[in-house]
Amino acid sequence: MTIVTRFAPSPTGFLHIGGARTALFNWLYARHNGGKFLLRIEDTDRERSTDAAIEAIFEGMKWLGLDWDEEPIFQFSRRERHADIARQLLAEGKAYYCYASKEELAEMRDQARAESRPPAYDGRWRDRDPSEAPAGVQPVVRFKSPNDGVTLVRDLVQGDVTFANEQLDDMILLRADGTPTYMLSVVVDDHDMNVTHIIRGDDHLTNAARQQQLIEAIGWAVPEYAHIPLIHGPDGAKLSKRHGALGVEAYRDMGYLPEALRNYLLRLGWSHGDDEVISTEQAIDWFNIENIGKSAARFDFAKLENLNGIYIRNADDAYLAALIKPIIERMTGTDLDPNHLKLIEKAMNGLKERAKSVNSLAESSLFLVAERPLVLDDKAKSLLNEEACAVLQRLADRLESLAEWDKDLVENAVRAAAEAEGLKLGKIAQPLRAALTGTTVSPGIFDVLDVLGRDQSIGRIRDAIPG
RNA sequence: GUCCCCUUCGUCUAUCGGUUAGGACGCCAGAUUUUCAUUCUGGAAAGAGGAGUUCGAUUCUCCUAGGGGAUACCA
Repeated sequence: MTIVTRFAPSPTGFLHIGGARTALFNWLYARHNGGKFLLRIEDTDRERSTDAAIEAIFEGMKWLGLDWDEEPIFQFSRRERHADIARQLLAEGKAYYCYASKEELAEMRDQARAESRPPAYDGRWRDRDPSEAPAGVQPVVRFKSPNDGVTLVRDLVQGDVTFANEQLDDMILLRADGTPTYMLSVVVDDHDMNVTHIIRGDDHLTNAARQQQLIEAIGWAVPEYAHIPLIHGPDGAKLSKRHGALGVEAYRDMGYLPEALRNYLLRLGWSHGDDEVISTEQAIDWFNIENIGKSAARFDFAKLENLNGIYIRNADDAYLAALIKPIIERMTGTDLDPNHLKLIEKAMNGLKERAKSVNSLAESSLFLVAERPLVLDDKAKSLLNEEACAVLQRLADRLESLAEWDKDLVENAVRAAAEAEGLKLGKIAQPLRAALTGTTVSPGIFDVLDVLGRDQSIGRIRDAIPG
């Protein structure tokens, strides 16, 4: 039997980080087993579902590299099929019409709580004759769930979890307006899509018991369940917008590489011995449900950032250059010409060693494309005092006389200059850096000279010298 | 309130009855270095509490505490 997993977000907002992890686990499990990973948009809440959110989910999945098989299923479009099942249940006496008003429902809840009983619908219409129905009230359809006994959910992550059936009331299958509820829809869709493994957040654990009852009543096979722990914010509380509950596109905008985020998310709640940096191939190869932890994990930006740095350092230069191109263009307000892009690519090796985000990478490469004369920051200005400028003047002359702009020749010239001046290399390198980059932080100074080339290097040095 | 789940360094985790409780991030100190990083070396840092089971519990059981989730005509 082929393994089929699915990710089933409701399009009421962006693809948040918790959803992304759920999607990742489903994707990995399917890929690991050579199965299928399906996408289903749970858009039955017409009020809150938006096209923008659907688009954001697709985009987020693509950005993370989580490709799904087959066309996405839109749950709302299957409402007739869902309702059919409800009607079938009705015909079989496994469901019934309920005419209780919202006020009655609220009353039941309050009373149950007051009496320390589970707050549940009391089943008042369960066995009543339809002829008793009040006039003018559109009924809902409720599932006739077992009153006693227990429901055992055999969860791959949580283990065997038992729920007393009296704890679970008769849930609504069809609303008064005839539309199916989530509980009915998921069960029918997962069945029709041949989903074998349901991997989702453990906030659905109780739902699993209810859904299992429904599945059994219909007579279908119960799928495997794996309820994974939720992600918490740094303070241990549920992830909110304040922490990391941002859309994945927010992480992209903060300069995180999708592969770094994916690695981080994978290690959050799942482990493979002491392995930390895990490639996609390894992840697919190693992923299993057994190694998913049972406790909630806190989101830690510091670790994400560290991983991001590792992935940036190991990334391909051209790939990174292409990534930062639009960022630089946004920063400078002008389009990058091909020569500049080549320059950036050439400098990338030294640049990426120092970056912890794509954004900071873009920022640190700005000096490469800056127009002369450079705008110097304060620290750079203070480095270029009279004495330093005199040194740079002589250095510029020395560089000017170089037969060719060869990296080694340039380095030798600078070192020779330092020696001639009786200065340590640092004493000459820092003012030089200030003149060449306008800042006090950059890749190695010889790399900078090499990448910038003769004209820019000498020009920038001369620009920095007053008069 | 009721039901369910969770609990090892600050954080993510390893350990599947016997370990000096390991690794990673972060932090501290040092080395390398033309800046910043990188890299390297070293360090501080943990079994929530209490009972049991056992020759022996971080590991198994129970209780307590703390945290989380679910309790909708949302998904």
